[in-house]
Amino acid sequence: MVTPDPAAPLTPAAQRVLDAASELFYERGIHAVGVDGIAEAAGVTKKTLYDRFGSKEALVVAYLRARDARWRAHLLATLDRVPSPGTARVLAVFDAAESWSTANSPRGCSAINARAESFPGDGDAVLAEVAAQKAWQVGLLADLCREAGVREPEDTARALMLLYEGAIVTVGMGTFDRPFARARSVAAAVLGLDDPSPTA
Amino acid sequence: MVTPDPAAPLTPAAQRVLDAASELFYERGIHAVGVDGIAEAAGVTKKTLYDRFGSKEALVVAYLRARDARWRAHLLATLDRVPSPGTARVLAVFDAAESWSTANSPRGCSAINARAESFPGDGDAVLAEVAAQKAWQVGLLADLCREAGVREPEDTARALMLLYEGAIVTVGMGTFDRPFARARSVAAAVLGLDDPSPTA
DNA sequence: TCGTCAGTAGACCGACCGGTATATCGTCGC
DNA sequence: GCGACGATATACCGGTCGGTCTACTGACGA
Repeated sequence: MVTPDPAAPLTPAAQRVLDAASELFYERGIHAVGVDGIAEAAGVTKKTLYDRFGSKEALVVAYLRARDARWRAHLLATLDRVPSPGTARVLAVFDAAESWSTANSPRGCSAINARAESFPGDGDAVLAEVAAQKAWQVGLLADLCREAGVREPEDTARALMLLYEGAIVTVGMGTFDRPFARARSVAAAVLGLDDPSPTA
Repeated sequence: MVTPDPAAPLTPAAQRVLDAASELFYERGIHAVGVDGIAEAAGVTKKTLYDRFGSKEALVVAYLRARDARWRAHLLATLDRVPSPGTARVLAVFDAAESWSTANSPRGCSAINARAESFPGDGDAVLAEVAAQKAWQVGLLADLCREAGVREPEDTARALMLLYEGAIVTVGMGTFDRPFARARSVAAAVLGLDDPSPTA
């Protein structure tokens, strides 16, 4: 009870807490949001919040996991619509990222943002979670490169990861418009394609 | 006195405050650091801190400006060593970024990190400062591209900016090693060069 | 010599922080 | 009928937050 099972299905109140926390953490940052505010936004008492999640840090990790799960579902659904062997599936990652960021991520990547306000000794669980998410992402790119028969898939995946990370940060910073479209065309060049420019 | 002149030279105590704040803000994030801790680390009372900077937010802006000024000085010094017309000067930005990040930036870009914990309505001055820094950076890349006779310098600068931002974020996240070396070789390809690979 | 200014020392403010406590209630399943 | 459970309400904890205040010291310049 001090550390509730993170794999257990969420009670209705716990779900409301997680939803409220997700929105507040993403919009304002983690340190700027207090547990009192989360509880109030969820229409729940602090007692319930602590009964369900155990600590603020555990709630932060739950937020990061839930958000990443949504992104992966969106990404995998996009990939499912692209026939299996080929570089088009690699580029589809950038299409998925663009539609995702337009709809859900005006402030960039929750993992990157969370990492920006965590440091070793305070927030170790958060650091571990964001590292795992980024490792998964670069691993997926490598898998897609291998599947497409790209030479040096690991190296290429890292190059693509730079473009992906740069684009999502640029979304958050607002440095210029439609960074994922641009990232996609550079990615196509990296893969040795003539820019197929599938996005408008 | 309520709002000290930001252009005035810093008194010795103010400099110590800024130095202490810079280290703490960068290492732990802005919200996680209190003014009491900064004053203590600087060997200064809170009174002095507020006399010199007026508010925590103003101190944050001063921190971002000072750090960016150091980066620009490092970058411009690096560029001074590369003969004037040519794509080598564009790529030198990545060399400068790699040496800078190795020495000063294990946690990535202070502007990106600051942006991650700011939101409109609280931290507007911070948001304005980080936007200005990123605009300057992409503008410099465009200038270097123009100078080198690159076609479509604005578009190319944005592609390079994606690589630059992706690399500095990857430094902070620790996703893989030496992201700037990889970014540089992709940048060379973007510029239409055979990878000259000037970094070891 | 008299201000002015940088600085120290330290008390104080209300608000908020993450987290815990006790006690009560309704709805289930056994 | 009774306990387990989800949830409520409310009060409380020590500590920290950003920020202000009065009072004093020391140095430099007109």
